[in-house]
Amino acid sequence: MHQCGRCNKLPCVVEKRGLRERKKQRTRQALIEAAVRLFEDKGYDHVTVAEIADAAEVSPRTFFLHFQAKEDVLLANADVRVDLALQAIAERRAGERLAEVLVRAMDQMIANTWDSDLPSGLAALRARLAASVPALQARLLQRYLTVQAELAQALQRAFPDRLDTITASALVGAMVGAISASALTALQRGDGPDEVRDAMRQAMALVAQSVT
Amino acid sequence: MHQCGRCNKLPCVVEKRGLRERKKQRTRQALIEAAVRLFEDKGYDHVTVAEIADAAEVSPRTFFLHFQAKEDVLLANADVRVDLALQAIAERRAGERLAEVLVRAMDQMIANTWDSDLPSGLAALRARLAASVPALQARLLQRYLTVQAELAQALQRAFPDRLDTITASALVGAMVGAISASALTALQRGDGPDEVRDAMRQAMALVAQSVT
DNA sequence: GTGAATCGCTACATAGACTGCAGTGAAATG
DNA sequence: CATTTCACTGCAGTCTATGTAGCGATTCAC
Repeated sequence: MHQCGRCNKLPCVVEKRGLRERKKQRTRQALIEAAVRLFEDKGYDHVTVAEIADAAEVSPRTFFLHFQAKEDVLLANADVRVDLALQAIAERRAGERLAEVLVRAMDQMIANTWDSDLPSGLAALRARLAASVPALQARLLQRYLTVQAELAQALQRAFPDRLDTITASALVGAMVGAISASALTALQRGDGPDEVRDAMRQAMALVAQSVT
Repeated sequence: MHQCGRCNKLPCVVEKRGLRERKKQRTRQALIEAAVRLFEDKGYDHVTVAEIADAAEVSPRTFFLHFQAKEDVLLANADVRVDLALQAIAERRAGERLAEVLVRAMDQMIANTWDSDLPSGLAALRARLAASVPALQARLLQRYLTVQAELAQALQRAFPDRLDTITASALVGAMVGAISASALTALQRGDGPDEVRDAMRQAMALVAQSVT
């Protein structure tokens, strides 16, 4: 397996290692696009995995060879963002303060979300659905949790003498929690993309204060 | 429906409003106890709802008349804690500062968790399972999210001139996020109950700094 | 009290997410 | 060309969760 997005360092370039691999990516993309289109048309709950597979012209069984669960088709490219943040932490510049590193990492993720998923409308759809579909919300939160653990670990490695394990996770948890909560509030208030992003930045700044 | 725990004000007393109601509570309790016992024996994933219902000597259908989902049988009495925290915020004493109110509310919840669920062993089991079973983790986080919204709203009402909607949710999100993350880290590290509680308090104090 | 309404529970049927298994055929390997 | 790999298929099966109809014990109204 070992798909892109998770491979060791930089965001992988195109890398088409063979016809078979390319075909696999094509069906994966077809599944994602079919799912997004159907979700927009009929709503998340009223779309079955069988329908998605049908629209992508593959067997229903194939869907679950690409995604662990129905929800995951919407969180497909999230891993890239995590790598960005981890990289941002690992690349701590000389003399950079704790708060600065953390802010830079979070800013990376926020910015990347807007750059990569906004044009396709994926970010908007995902945000809308995550705010309204409980199953998706749960899965998204779960993802955040594992991401938090990775970020906390990286942060502690970057500041080994300053942070213990608990403080590191508390710090990252506060950041992610504040940003998610404010984003969700803004979304449910009906804010547009720019306002949502501003809300996230505002939350980030608030927490950053506590790390002086 | 309108079960206890959510009724308007104080933590409901015993209140046995009739034979029918008492019978209902008995089956509910039977389901919870059967579930806890089975989970301890065989592990969450290896216990089916049908088994739980069987052990409680009710129909499988009945389980879902008492709990929305399999996970909810473990989060049965969580609502009471929310009311405590909301009450703590609403009862803001004259001249009490923002940080103090928030800390008091969170402390309420942490303390109540240890006081009410520990004796029954439920807290320990739930903590252990929440740290290891993804489905349960997700459901728990989701609960926290709706709680956050309520807390944020209450907080904003208590400090209308000091907080806007976004800041309030960011603040509460940071608190809950930090406490959850540190608790989970401590749990997964194998810490005992007291150490977990200390980790939660430490996280709380960290975030409280940012509200000066 | 007695009939009527309520409601917790049951049995049955069904949808839909997800998994294990035994293939098949095309692509990679050498 | 022979062999191996592997994405994909089809199918049977498990489990969560829900809709429906009906039974029977409590509760209510008169």
